[in-house]
Amino acid sequence: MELVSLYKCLCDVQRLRILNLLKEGPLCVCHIQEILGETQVKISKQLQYMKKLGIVWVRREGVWMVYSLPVPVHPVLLANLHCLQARSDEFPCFAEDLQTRSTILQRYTDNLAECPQVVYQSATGR
Amino acid sequence: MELVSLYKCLCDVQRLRILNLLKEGPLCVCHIQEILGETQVKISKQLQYMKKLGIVWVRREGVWMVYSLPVPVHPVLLANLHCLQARSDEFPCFAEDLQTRSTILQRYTDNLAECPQVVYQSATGR
DNA sequence: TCCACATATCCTTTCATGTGCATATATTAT
DNA sequence: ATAATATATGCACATGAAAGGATATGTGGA
Repeated sequence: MELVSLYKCLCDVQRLRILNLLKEGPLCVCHIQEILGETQVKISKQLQYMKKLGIVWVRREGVWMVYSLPVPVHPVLLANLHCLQARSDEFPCFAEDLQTRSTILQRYTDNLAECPQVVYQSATGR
Repeated sequence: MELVSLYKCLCDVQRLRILNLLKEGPLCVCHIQEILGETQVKISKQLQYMKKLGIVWVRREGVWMVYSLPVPVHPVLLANLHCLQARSDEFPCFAEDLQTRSTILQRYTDNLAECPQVVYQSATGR
């Protein structure tokens, strides 16, 4: 992956928030959408943008498209994602997003009936 | 400094090359221009761009404008500048620029008469 | 004061990027 | 086959950044 392309990707707060989420594990589009409180189109386009660059991977699980960081993560990307957490004063949303993510995942853990949890399990082993 | 602004700054190879140079020490505009082989306008604009964001500092020495990295360097910027050197396979110009920089500084060391070396000495102590 | 040099800024054009709406595709259940 | 859900894409528009040429500003020397 070209370095400048990676930096261009990091220029958008929405994309940063998505990457910050994926750093914790795979997520399907609708959950990213819910956490960020954005429209489906916007999220989908950002994901396509990153997919084309190889910055995220995608895998289908039924109707869900599950996005994740590639293995291994590009070292420069990883380094910058670490920086994000360290600078939570500038972007409180990064920590809040992770909080919301936990809540959502917990919701599915509690209600297996309508749960796509297998999606995340099979993806991460968590 | 805002993080996204920093990433926008890093999106341009010319700016990356300039930052890579400044990482080694202050430089005046004409030398940056010579090393990168670019027009004066282009270099000057890139420098103004970064100056406005606080990514570089500037100090006048006679007719020369000497640019440098701020003290202390923004941690995220510093981390990424380290990455640049590590990825010299993608951008050979980064190492070449440093080579050219050394040559130019040596040229002034050998010919003190027309030498603005005091500029660099007073700026860094090197 | 006038000139030469180094550097910065103005203005215009061009090009890339983000956004919204409508719509298309793919999968599952009925 | 059809409907419903999740997701992706095409098109049009607005916005912002990059580039080039010309010109302005500031400094030191004659």
